Amino acid sequence: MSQDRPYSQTLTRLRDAGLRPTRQRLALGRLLFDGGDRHVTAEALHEEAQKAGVSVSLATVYNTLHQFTEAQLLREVVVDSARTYFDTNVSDHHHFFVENSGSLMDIDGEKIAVTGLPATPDGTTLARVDVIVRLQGTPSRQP
Amino acid sequence: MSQDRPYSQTLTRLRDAGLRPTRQRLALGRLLFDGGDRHVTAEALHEEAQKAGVSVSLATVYNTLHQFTEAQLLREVVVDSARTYFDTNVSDHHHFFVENSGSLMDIDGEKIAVTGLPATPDGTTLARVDVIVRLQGTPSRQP
DNA sequence: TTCTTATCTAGAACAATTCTAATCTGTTGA
DNA sequence: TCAACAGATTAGAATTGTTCTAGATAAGAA
Repeated sequence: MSQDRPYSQTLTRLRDAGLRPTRQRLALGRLLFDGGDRHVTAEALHEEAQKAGVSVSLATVYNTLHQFTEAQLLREVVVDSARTYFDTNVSDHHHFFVENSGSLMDIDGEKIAVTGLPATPDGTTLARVDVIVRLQGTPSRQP
Repeated sequence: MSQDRPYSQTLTRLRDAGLRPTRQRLALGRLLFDGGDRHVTAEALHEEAQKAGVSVSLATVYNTLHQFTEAQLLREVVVDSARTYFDTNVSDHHHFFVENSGSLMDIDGEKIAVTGLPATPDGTTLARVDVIVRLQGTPSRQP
């Protein structure tokens, strides 16, 4: 059951992160964390909230996504210069990115190994190693 | 001398790519390809051109960077959701990215090995594997 | 030359994101 | 319980990087 994130846990997570559990944060938190790992854009989450009958402004969605990211509840994924993705999976892992559709998929961090990394340049410290496997979605085939 | 890109070669490269060697393209091409490998943003290249006394509009800089990229004279590097970088090194390689300063450095492609990549998902083909080593620039130390 | 087109340009338009100033709401402590 | 404050939310304006547009210009062919 360790993968489940029970309903009420969103409240606890916000409190632990020092974030006031407001109506909006709770609603967005549930959309994000109930259910499995997700990759969302601000725009998409905003739409999803509307559809779920939760009224939050786009500005709040942006604020919340950034606050969650600071609190390590989310991770930002940079794969596309047009939009920013946020990932609910904050464990060590990498990504497939399908360029034409814009869809993201996780790759387990333990599966991939990156060897031969040079030392970090002087005056810098390593923050993270990102591996992005870029894919071309092939047009639907008829066998 | 195989690393040099003699002055007149820019002309040849444009011709080979099927691009008319206009004044603007030649000027930008020289800024980009004379000298070593470079990472530029549109904005930065535009400024550089102005300073070099070449008058090109920002729109032309964008057009040219994209045309060069299509012609494989440049490569686009996605590391920062705020701006797009273009890399004059089009051979197989990866990047260091210093997050606070926004500077990019090449990592030889032969040095790094990525192992354990899962098979590409159904209906997709592999386009490229990008490794981005994100660094934190440490504030200047006084020893 | 002259003609045909590709190219260039300034500025408008656009999309994603951030900012602003006013309003609202959680929380705290009397 | 309630007042009061700090923090959160909001609509809309502002900003930023990039693309589009329509008219002016220049490269290459005849």
